[in-house]
Amino acid sequence: MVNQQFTFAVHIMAVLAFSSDEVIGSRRLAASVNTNPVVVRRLLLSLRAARLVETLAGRHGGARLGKNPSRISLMKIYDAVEPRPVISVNGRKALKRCHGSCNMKHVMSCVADSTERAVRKHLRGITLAQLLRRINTPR
Amino acid sequence: MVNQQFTFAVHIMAVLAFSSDEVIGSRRLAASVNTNPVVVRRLLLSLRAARLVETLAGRHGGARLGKNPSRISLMKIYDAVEPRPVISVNGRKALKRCHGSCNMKHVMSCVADSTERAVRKHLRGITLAQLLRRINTPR
DNA sequence: CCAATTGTAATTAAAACAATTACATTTAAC
DNA sequence: GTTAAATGTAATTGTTTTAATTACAATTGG
Repeated sequence: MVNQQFTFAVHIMAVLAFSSDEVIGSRRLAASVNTNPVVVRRLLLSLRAARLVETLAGRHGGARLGKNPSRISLMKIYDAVEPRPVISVNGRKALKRCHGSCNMKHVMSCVADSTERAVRKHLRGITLAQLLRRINTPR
Repeated sequence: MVNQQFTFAVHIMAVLAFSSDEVIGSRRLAASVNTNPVVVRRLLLSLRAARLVETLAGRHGGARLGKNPSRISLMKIYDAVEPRPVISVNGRKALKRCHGSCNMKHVMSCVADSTERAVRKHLRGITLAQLLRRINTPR
C-alpha cells in the first residue's frame, strides 16, 4: 500500500472541515482516520507548514482548518505531504558506450517531471469543498 | 527510489528501438540499463504479455520490439509493468460513528482512479518514437 | 551433443514505511 | 503555581516492498 500519507492527510482535512472552527486533537483525528496520533501529528506539521491548518499546543490544543475548504485544492495537500515523485528516475550512471544513453536520463527526467505536473494539475481541479459535498451525498 | 520498473522498462524499450530487428539478449540489455539480467527478463515477460516485445528462447535468443515505436505509447509500457496505483486508498475499515466517513473511502477511491486516468492520459500522449527523437537530439 | 540463452523459483539484502514508545514542552484551568 | 492534557519530536521497532542475486530446468542454434 503506497501513498498512504496523502490519503491520510486528505482524510484529516475532511474531518477538520466537517467541524470548522472547532479545534480537534490528534487523538480524535487518529481515531477517525484509524491510525496513530503521532502519525497524525507529523502530518499536521507538514500541513501547517503549507498554511493549510493551524495547530494549538498545550491543554485543549489541536488543529483546525487554516482556510476555507473551497480554497484548498488536493494539489496543495499533495504538495504539503507527498515526498515522493510519481515516477522516479533511476540515478545510476548510464551506459558507457551509449547511443545517446547519456541523454536517456535527462529525457526520463523530463517525462517524470511532466507526469508530476499532470498529476498536480489534476489534483488542482479538486477542492476540499467539492470532496465534502461528495462525502455528504449518500450515493 | 520508486517506480524504477517503469523507468527500466522504458529504457529497455528505447535500447531495443535503437536496433530494431536485431535480437538483443538480457545480458546486453542489463548492461545497458545497468541492472541484473534477471530483472530485465522479468520485465520482458510483462512487456511480451502486452505484445510490446517478442522474445526468442534458446541459443542466440533475446528480445526485439513487437511493433513500430510510433505505435508504442508510454501508457502501454506503464500498463504493462506498473503494478501499483499512483494513489492507493488505505483499505482499513473506516470510523464507526462516521460523519459520512463511510463514504470517505469511496470518495478517495474516485480520486485515486481519476488521478490514475490522468497519468495514463498524459503518458498516452508520449510515444516511444518521440522519446527516441529526443534522445538523439544532443540537447 | 554442446554452448548460450530464456523462463522461473527461491533466497538474500537493502530500503521504505507505518506504528509505537518515550519524553520534553506548552498551555488552560483551577 | 500546580496539574492535567495536549503538542512537538526523536528514537526504535516491526513489517512490507523492492531490487539484486543465485540456481537450474527448458529451449534452441550450430
